[in-house]
Formats: sequence, C-alpha cells, structure tokens
Amino acid sequence: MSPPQPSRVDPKIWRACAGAAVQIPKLHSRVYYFPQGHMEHASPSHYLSPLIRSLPFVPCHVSSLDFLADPFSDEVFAKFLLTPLSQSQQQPFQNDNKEARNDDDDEDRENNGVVSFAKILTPSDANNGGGFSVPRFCADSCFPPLDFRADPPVQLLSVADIHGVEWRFRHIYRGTPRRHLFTTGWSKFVNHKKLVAGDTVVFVKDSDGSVSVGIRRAARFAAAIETPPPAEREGFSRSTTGRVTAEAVAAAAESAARNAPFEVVYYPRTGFADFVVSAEVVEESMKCAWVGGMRVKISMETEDSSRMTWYQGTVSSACASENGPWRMLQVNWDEPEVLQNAKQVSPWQVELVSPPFALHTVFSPNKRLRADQGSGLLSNREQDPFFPMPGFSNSAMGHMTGFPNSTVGQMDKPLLSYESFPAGMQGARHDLYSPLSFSNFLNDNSYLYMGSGSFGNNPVQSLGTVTTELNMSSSQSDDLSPHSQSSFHSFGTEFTGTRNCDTKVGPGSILLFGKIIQPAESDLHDADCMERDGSRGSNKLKTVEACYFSK
Amino acid sequence: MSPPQPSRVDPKIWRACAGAAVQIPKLHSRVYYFPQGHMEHASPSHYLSPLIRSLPFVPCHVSSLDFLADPFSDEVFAKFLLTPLSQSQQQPFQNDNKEARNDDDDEDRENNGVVSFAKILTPSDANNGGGFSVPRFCADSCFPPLDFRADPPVQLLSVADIHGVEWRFRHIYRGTPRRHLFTTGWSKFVNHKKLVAGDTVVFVKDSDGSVSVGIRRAARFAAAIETPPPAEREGFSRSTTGRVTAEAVAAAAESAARNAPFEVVYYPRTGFADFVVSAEVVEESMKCAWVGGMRVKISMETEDSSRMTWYQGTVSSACASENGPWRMLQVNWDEPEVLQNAKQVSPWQVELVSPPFALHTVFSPNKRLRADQGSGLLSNREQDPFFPMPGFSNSAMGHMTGFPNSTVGQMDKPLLSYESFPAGMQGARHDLYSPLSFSNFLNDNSYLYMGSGSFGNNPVQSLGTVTTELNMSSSQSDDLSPHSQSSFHSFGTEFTGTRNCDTKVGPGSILLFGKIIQPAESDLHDADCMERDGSRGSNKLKTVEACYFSK
DNA sequence: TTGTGGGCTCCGAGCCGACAA
DNA sequence: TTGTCGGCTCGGAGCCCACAA
Repeated sequence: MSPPQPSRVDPKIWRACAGAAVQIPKLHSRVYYFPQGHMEHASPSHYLSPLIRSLPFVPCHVSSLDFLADPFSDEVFAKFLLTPLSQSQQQPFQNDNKEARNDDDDEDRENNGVVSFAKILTPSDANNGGGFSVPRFCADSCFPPLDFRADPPVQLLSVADIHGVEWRFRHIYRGTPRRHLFTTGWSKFVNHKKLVAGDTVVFVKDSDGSVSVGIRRAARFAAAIETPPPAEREGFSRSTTGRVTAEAVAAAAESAARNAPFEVVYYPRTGFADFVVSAEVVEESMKCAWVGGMRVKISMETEDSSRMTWYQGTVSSACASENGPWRMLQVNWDEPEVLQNAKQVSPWQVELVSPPFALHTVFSPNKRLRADQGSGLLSNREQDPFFPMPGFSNSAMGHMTGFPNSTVGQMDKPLLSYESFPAGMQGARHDLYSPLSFSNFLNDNSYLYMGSGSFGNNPVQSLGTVTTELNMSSSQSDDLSPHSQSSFHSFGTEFTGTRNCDTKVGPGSILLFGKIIQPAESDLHDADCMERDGSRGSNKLKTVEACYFSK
Repeated sequence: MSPPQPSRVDPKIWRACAGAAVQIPKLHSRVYYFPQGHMEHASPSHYLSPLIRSLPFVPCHVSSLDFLADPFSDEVFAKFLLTPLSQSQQQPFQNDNKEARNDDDDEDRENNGVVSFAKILTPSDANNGGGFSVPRFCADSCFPPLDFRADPPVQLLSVADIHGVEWRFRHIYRGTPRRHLFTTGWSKFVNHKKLVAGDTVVFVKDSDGSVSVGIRRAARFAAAIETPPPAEREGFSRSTTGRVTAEAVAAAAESAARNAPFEVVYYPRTGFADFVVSAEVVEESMKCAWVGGMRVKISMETEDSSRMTWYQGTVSSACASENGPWRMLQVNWDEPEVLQNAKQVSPWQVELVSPPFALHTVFSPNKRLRADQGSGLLSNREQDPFFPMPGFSNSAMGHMTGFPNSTVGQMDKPLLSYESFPAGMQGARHDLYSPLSFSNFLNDNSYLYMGSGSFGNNPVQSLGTVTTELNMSSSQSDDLSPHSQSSFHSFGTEFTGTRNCDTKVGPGSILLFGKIIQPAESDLHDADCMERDGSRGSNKLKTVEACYFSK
C-alpha cells in the first residue's frame, strides 16, 4: 500500500506543497540554526533547557538536505544534516553572495515551468460523497484544457500524490452558471487521505504537463487525533507538535554544543518560523539598528496561498534579553487579529517600512495594500505611502546598535510620536550574544556601521527595486474557461518591497521570503504566448524567478 | 482504536484460540528448546547456522510465560523467557512427574467451564455484506439459548474479541429449513478483521456465559499481503514466517550457547511443530528405541478443529544425523497427501502403534480409524487392529538404542517385512548429542533400558487406558435447537491412544498432544444434566479434563 | 465565481427464503 | 445441517441544478 518510509520528493513539487513562504536554505550553504525556534516546533510550552538557552544560534553548514513527505499524512518536510562551523570555517560575507547567486540559478531551474494552486477545502469539498469545486483559475492554470465544444466538457484527470501514487478525478465543467468540478474519484481521495474541511490541497503542474496533488493539513485539531507512534498509523497526528520531539531538539542542541553534526527535521507550518535560516539573510537583517518605534511589515501568504500580502506594524521593543536575535522584535501589528503568532518576530522575518520619523506620514490602516484589492495593481509604487525615500533609508542605519537608551534617544526619540517604550527595552547589554556572537561572526565594520559607506565596499550590483512580471489570464481565450465574468485575473507576487536598512540589494539577497520585488504597471494579454511555450502558467514561483532574470 | 501493544490474554481463551493441538509447557517447568524448530518458524529455507547446528537442543527452565495476542491480526502467540539449565540444575525424573501432576490440576482449573467452537469461514461467511452460518452445535454450545417461541427467534449477541473489544452480532434462527445465522454486525466484523474465506473464527463461552471470538488466519496466502514491519500495519502479514525472524532465532541460540536467559515467541500454526517442549514429554519419547519399520500414528486436529484424528504411517528412517532428536523420524504416512508437513517428525509427536513384528497383523489402510466415522465409536478398543498387546509392548523396549546396525538387526530385522532401510540410517554415532547429551541428561538406566524392570521403579500410578467421557447433545431438549434431524451429535476427543514404548502412563504424562485417551462405550443422554451444572458443554478441552478426574 | 442545499439516481450492503449438497 | 444463489429492500454515495453570496 502506501510506503512506510518517507518519500523523497521532487524539490519543485516540494516547494509548491510547502508554500512560497517557506524558504529552505541551499545544500552546502551557510545557515544559522536556532534551537529555540526548533523547540517551538516541539513544545507548545516553549520550555528552554539551560543548554538551549546557552545556544541562541549556531552557525552551520548544510551538509545534507532531503526533501521528504510523510507517508501517512502526505505532508512535506525537510531533513537537514547540519555541521556546526568553527570560526575559521566561516566564510567572508562576499563569498556568501557569490554562492547565493549560484543557488538562485539552481532554484530558477528547479522551479522552471512549475505551476501550482492551493485551495483550502470547504465543507462541501470535504463532504463524504461530495465533489470538489475547482476554482476557475486552478483549472485554467494547472489542468489540461477541456474541450468546450463538448456538452458538458469533461475529462479524466490523472493526478499523482506526493508519493507518486496516481489518483483519477473526473473533471467536468457544468452547472448554471458553469463551473469546474471534480466528481468521480474525488470522494475516494478525500476518504483515503482523511481530508477535512480546512485542509489544503495543492495542485502542481510540472513543465511536462503532469499534474500532482499535495496536502497541507489544518492544524486546528491539535491533540485530537493523536496516535501513538510508531506502530499503527491508521490515523495520524494533526498536532502541530509531536513530529518534532523535545528530545530531538535537546539531542540536536547537545550535538551543536559539541560542534558535532546533527540532524534536524523541519515541517513547514504557517505560524511557525523557520529555525534554519540562510546565514546571509540573518546577517543582513542584523546589520540594522533595530529600535522600538520602527515601522515594519511582514509578508504572509493569502489564505488561498496564491499570493502574498504585507501586514504592517510598529516595533514596540527590540530587546533580545538573552535569547539572541530569535524573536527579538516585539511588534504591535496594525491588524493583530490576523497575526496572532507573530507578536514576537525575528529581524529577518520583517522589513523596515520607513525610518521612524516617517511615522509623521499620514497612514491609514485601511489603505494597507492587499494584493486582492485589484485597484492597487497598476500604480502600487505611487500609491504606497511607505515607498522608500532613498536619503532616509541610508541615514536610518547610521547608528550603532539596536539597544535602547544610549542610542535610541539621540536621533529617533525626538522624531517619534510614541510617548513611551516598553520596559523590556531597558537594560539590554552589548555582550548579549556570547559565546557565539554575531559581532565575532561578522566583521565589526559591517555589523556596527552599515551606512552609505559600506555600500561602496559591496561588489554586488545594486538593485534597489525589482520589477515583477505580471501575467494576466485572459478569459476570452478559447483554451481557458469561457464566459468569464471578469476579464482579468491578477496573480503572482504582488506587493511593495523595500529595503531600508541596507542599500545592498541584489539577486543574491533573498531577504525574508526572498521577495524584494515590486510590481510594475502591466496589462499584457499573453495567454496565447504562454500556451505556446508550454509554461502557460504564471504561478507565483515562476513569476518570482522570471522577475529576477527578466531584469 | 486497537491497541498497538500485544494484548495479554486469559489462558483459557488463549488455549481455545490456539487449538487443542497446541501444548504450551507450564511456567517454571523444565523444557527443551529446539533452535532448529524455532528456525522453521522463521525461515522457509531452514538454513541452519553453525551455531544452531551445534545446539540440537537446549534444556531450559520456563522463567516467564505470557499468553498474548497480536494487536493487528488477533492471532494468539506465546512469549517464553527460557533460562538454560546447567546439569546440576536438571531435576531428577520423578520430581518432574510431581510437578506435572500439580500443573494438571492448574490446567484443569483454568479450562473449567470453557466451551469453544471453531469454524473455518466459507466464501459465503466471508462475503462482503453477507452473514455467517452458525453451525447448530456452535449455537447450542456457545451462545445463550434463543427464545424459540418467538418468530423468528432472534437475539443480540455481545461478543468480545481477543483484546476485549465488544462486537455485536444479530443472532437469528430462520430460513427453511431453520438455521442459525449472524446478520447485522457480522459484516462489519469481517471487514474490520480483514477475514477471508479459509480463516477460522473460534467462539469461546467462558464459565460465566460470556462469549469471546478469536481468529486463526489461514496460511495460504503466504507472501501475498506482506507488509514491512513495524510501521503501517493497515494490513498484516499472512505469511507463516515473518513474525519470527531469523535474527531472533540466531539471537536466542546465541544466548542459549552462553547459558544466558533468552526470549522466544511462539505462534501456533498448524503444520509447524512446537519448538519448546515439555522435558518430560521429550524424555519419555526418547526412551524408545526408534528404528525403521515401526508403525506410528500422529494425532491431528480435524478440519473443523472440534476433534482429533489419528493418521498412521511407517517409520522409514530413524537417523538423527547431527540434528539431535528434532525430526529424527522419517515417516511414510499411509495418507501422505494430508500430512505434507509431517514427513519428518520428532519422536514426541508420534506414538508407536505396535512393535515392528506386529506388522504381520492384517492391516488395511481403509480401516484407519477416523473420529468422524461414527461407526467406530462404540467399540474402538475391540476394532482397533493396533491396540497394544501388553506383552509385546514391553518387550519391544528391551533394546538398547534407536541407532542402527549394531542393534536393529538382532531382533527386529528378521521380523520386518521391509526389504531395505534407507541409507540415511547408516552411520549414526552414539556420541551424537554432544555437548548436551540426552544420555547425560537422563540417568543411563532409564535411557538405555526401559523394559518391564523400569516399571517397578516408577512411583507413578500406572494408568494404561483412560476412559473418555462422551457427551451427547440431545436435539429433543427444548433449550437447544429444535427440529434436529439427527438425534445424536458426537464430539470431544475420540481416538484410540496407546503407549507402547513405556508402561508408565499417568495423569502427569501428557504425551504428544496430551491425549492418552481411549473412548469407552457410552450413550448417555445428559443434556439436561449439563445444562444444570452450567458447563453444558462438552468441548474438547473440558472433555479431556473430565476424563482425567472421572478416573 | 463558487459554496451550499436539496433532489434524484443508482449501486451495493445486507436480509431473506429456495434449493441442494 | 448448512453452503450458495438470486431476489428484494433500503440507505447512502454520488451527480446534478438552483440559488445565493
């Protein structure tokens, strides 16, 4: 039946199933491992042993990396073999960039031609004996075109799950008004995979036209369907914890403390931060002098996973206590209800929106850009009140530390309209990150002073803004769904990306979620063209890659 | 759901599920462990490592004994902890008898009041959506009586599986002609337990009237539905091997060689011989001078597990080569087609029918007694052509060894009508059983000479023939199924048992399958009586016990 | 565009007696 | 006595459109 061993998964498919928000460092790249972040995947109580407390971060080399899928739940996960790096092995900053650029080439090749679409199952989708409402865009972009001369148009789709097992779905276009549906075969799939409303299915079309389906389980049922491992896995755990045990984390930390290679398993989960992060990304973010009052934004997947949305907030505290940089930023989000799990974030998760004194700019939370607000599409750059003002962005970094009192007051305080800083910001010390200190790891110059002066030392091409290629699917095209009510469908990664802390922004700088991207004006109708070259597709990943290389 | 750990099972229920042919030595008793026999359960190729070859048998003490059930297949199995015995710990023969007699008391108490019935599932029984044809005798003996005034008589039976999980079956008595059926609930059971035609269900009524159901899986599908242990046991192995691994056998043998305690797991399987055998049983059988030409019989369960049948054959070779006593007898069975797996047997599996010169007696294979040939019931003793002739049986044992040439020729050869002995009988040596030799283990006297002289040394009461109590179920009784076509139903253990090698036959001497029993004439109609004392029942086990104590 | 509800169909699970071995 | 067959029923799986968000 289904394989008892985790399946090895094509990285293209894996990335589509994990979601675009997941950034997996490259094999043989340099990373930071955060034991605390690891523990968050294991223990909801976040209990930190003294050992883990003494290891706020561990510089490592990714010695092996497997993209795997759970044989029971179909969920994807990654297995890293991390080798702690001694100081002598730590590469200079520039080398990283070179590596990263190569990796980008790799990644582009990996994702070339892959189109994916994720849908959260509705109760109707998950009903026993029911069918599946295929979103029009999913059908148009991921499935072979129907013959709309037939009445009704219908085809038998063969779709491979993450293990390569084929499932057959009857894909029909019917009803009034017409819509795409899966009928025969769908219920069998739902039952066999034990899908419930709230779970997500991800359809992936590879460059050869073959279609795969992945699954992301909803985390809502936590400890409900718990089963004792390892035997008898008729059911599987829906818990967000449990796959990663506190013991495994302790073992990893213990090895890390001995500078011995260790294995970590990472299950992508919305709401959980990556705990193995590209060294460049971390170091980049740590060059910034994080202080309270800064306006930051964080990118999140939209509910349907097809786009990214920015949410904004204000840093209330940049106090790291003894935890190192992990979740050192406390942020009051403008919409706290949608960011329950992100009250404390790590610097590399967010981007600075504007220097503190830019808070004077008129800001209405209601005007926060959402990609699904189509009106913002054509002129995001002009409409974005947080678009960087070049002179400010550099001067904001001319300060020494992210720690309060001694530095915050001098320039920022007078400019801030906030009356008070949280008490937690008081009393942080400069020797916080021992024994493994970021200031040891980076050269002091780049760590402490990243003003405009550092820009000239950076050999990497400056690329302040990257233009996103926007693909529009035309409903008038015969090979797509006819009778579309709206002529345009926007998709891809749409947001305003700015990098205020550092002017060094280039192809190698995958920051946050790798999207330092700004949509430009575009209304091309190139469905025919896409059809010809076989990519057709316009999924988010492809869009991102095309962006880098069309530049 | 179902427990992932093996369930501990009531020994009464366990024995009923394992079948009466299975003899499990008692806790704290002395046994022989046969690594070769163990290996037969693991590897069909019967490959024997040099270590195992060097250990033809290991005298052990049963230090712990668990009666367990597989959580997935419901099959019962036993787990022994065996402690190898040094020579100084080996008990004299007489003590064993005393222990054995006590054990018999225990066993009788354990099985008191337990009634069981086994049925091999027909295709109709195992059909999805179908019901279960309850044999009349099963309904009458194992289930609470129906109210036959109702039309139709019907009840809801609550039946516990081997793990204690309750299953509910609608038990109805209907159809023309009337018969007992399970309808509602049966199909669910079949599907959940993945029963197929050929599997056996065993219904067990305990003394308190509660009903249990056990399962014996057919072995026919061997390597078909193989699943890789230990994870993902939606299916389970129907292989006869696989539960016991060659590695486990090697580990046991390795411990045994070091005189260290070791664990063995035993799955009862028809066609596979027990490899942990009561020391007394083994030693008893080894006192005989086994030679080719001897007529032997072996007891087998009838297909429906409700009775035992004797099959006869002629020893063609008694050469043990270097394997010790394990399967040292090569037997040409009169009906080889029904005894495929028993061409080579161990001495304790068979009983001598007559001394070699008794072959002159007129013998027709067609007259072999079968318990289901009712005509043999009333006068087995007189009709049995192989009934022992006391004078002969003792004199047959006045010979020194079971090994050929030097001894065989003297008395036996002239009396045998067989022209030739297999070549394998040549060349066996007396020092065969080193380092652990039976002749070391037993005192030389009892081993080499077991003529009539040894009888007087035996303190145990002589009991040459034991009478079986025969229970007859009367169909006229109102509380049983009405309208029975035949007035009598015979059941219980019906055969002729003789012990020719040794006159010492007593309550403690459970030989072969523990049935040294001879049916006597009986036609009692005691259904009412049985009903009153609550035992009602007359299952095979109870019959055997009653036999011992009615004497 | 797509989620949900209700109606309808159809298949198979499940119960039955007839019949025969 | 009991295994199997075919008929029948009934419930639910599964497909459809209407309607509404």
